[in-house]
Amino acid sequence: MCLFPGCHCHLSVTEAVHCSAPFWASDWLKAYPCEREILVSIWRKMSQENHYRVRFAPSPTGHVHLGSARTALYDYLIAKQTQGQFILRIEDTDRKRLVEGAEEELMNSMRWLGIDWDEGPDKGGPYGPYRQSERKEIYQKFAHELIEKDMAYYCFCSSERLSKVRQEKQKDKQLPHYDGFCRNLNKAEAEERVKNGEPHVIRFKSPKQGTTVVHDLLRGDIVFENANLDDFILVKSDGWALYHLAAIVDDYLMKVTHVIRGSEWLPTSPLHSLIWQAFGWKEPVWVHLSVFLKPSGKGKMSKREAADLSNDGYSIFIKDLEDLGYLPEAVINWVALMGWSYDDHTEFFTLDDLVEKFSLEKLNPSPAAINFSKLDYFNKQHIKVLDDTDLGGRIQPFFEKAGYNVTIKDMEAIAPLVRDRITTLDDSVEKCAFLFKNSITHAPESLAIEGKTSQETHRIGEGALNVINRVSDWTIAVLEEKLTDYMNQNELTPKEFFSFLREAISGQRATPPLFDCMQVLGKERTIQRVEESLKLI
RNA sequence: GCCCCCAUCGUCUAGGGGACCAGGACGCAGCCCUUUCAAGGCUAAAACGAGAGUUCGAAUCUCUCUGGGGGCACCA
Repeated sequence: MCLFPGCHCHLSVTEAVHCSAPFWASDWLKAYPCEREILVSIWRKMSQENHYRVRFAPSPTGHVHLGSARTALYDYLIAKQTQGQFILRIEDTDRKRLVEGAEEELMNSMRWLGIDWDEGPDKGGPYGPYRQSERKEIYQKFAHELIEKDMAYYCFCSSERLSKVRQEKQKDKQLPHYDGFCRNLNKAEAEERVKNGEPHVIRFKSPKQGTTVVHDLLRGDIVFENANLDDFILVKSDGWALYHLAAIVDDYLMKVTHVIRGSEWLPTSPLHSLIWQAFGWKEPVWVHLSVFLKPSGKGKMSKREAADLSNDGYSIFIKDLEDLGYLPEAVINWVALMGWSYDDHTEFFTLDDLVEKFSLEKLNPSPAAINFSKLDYFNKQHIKVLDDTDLGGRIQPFFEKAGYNVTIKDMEAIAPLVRDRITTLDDSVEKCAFLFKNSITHAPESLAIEGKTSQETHRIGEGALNVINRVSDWTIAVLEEKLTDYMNQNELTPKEFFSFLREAISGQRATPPLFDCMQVLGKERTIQRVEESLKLI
């Protein structure tokens, strides 16, 4: 039944909201609740005609970093929003660069972020296999089709000759491109040489005149002079297809409608466009995302700088962010807003919010510097909205990793104490470990009350111990009441007295609120710690 | 060197000819609150890269320059 006052239509809200309504639709819904049935039927129709099929196609050569995570996120969002499919495809045609375990870590990082795929190497799907290493013959077949059409050719040049050509061209300040030595070889002759087992590659026959126009969703038409295009290699001498061929054949066969990728692909996009055209296929929508710059805004993150980052407790790798105590919700929120915005003030988004509100049109094409202090901020924001059980469950592994034997009950008890005080989950250990230690130590001079002699301090401590001993109802409110009374009787300020007690029970200057800590610590251990402290005075 | 992309506070951004002496957020500084640490509230400082043009009017459109970035492999 409708939730809008005065509206008598019969659609449920979830039905309306989950019908892949575009981001503006929810506003319409608010404005015209009675028109909902009509609106919903329009959205249904639109989304049925417009299921986006998108793919995330990483090569398993290392950790998943922020840039890939963002691409995958946008892919996921647009697929969910249009009730389309998000495809995970592994681009592992370069057998030399494979990294053991990278594919598994990649999937784990994606799952941790909550970005799940509909089709992929582990799940299968109607257009598999989804690992390029299992599709070698497919690329061969399509490469030969291009040779048939005279849009590609065999090239027998050795890499030695190639690098010589390149050097000479560079010396003459020319484009360091292939000189076309094999471009016009007699086809029958070339076939013969291939049959005889002569090493060869297959090159694309790029046009030499005219221009190629690539339409990018964010940048409009981009014009390239064909004279600047190289005869790119499509198939290597080992028979494996290169990205340029493999990705395009796969995108076509997998019916990909939108290609979202980094702007480092912009320079080769005319080549890709030409290959689509050579086959006579209709190109997908091209969306080239801006690159991420290092925090200073000066250039892309280098390997060296990525390593240096970890000294500051940051990282551009998803796996590290998890270990550092960041929430996937925060990483998603943060990364989504690097290059995309919803309006001029909304910044807090859950994954579901993003599915509803994301739109490719609002993407920003300019490069963005990575800002880790904003990640810290988002992490705090997302920690704030976690309930005790959730937060407790998330901090438990960090206590265990630090060697504390804690239960989920312990963690739920301290969840409210750390919620507003931690930036990353592992901060909770530093803040609250004293509650779980068997014994604590004090710096000798720290157990003092300013302006009091040690005899006086000891007397005040004894008195406090008596008060604590007499507390039968061990709650925050009672502790506060009794101890505040005692403080007033002794004409002490809160600062003087509570700092002393804080030090006595924790061995620290700064802790979560005193009475909360005592409450979690329990009566017995509180008394024990105060007694031990008194011995030191 | 050549090709391509980009250009609003330190950073992420809103803005798409008049509503802009430019709005929000992070960070920074100050104040309030306060038993510590936080959290929260309030306030401040902080930007349209430069020059031409179009226009009654330009952050917004055009051009040039400058700056920044990306790419030029039998990597992806």
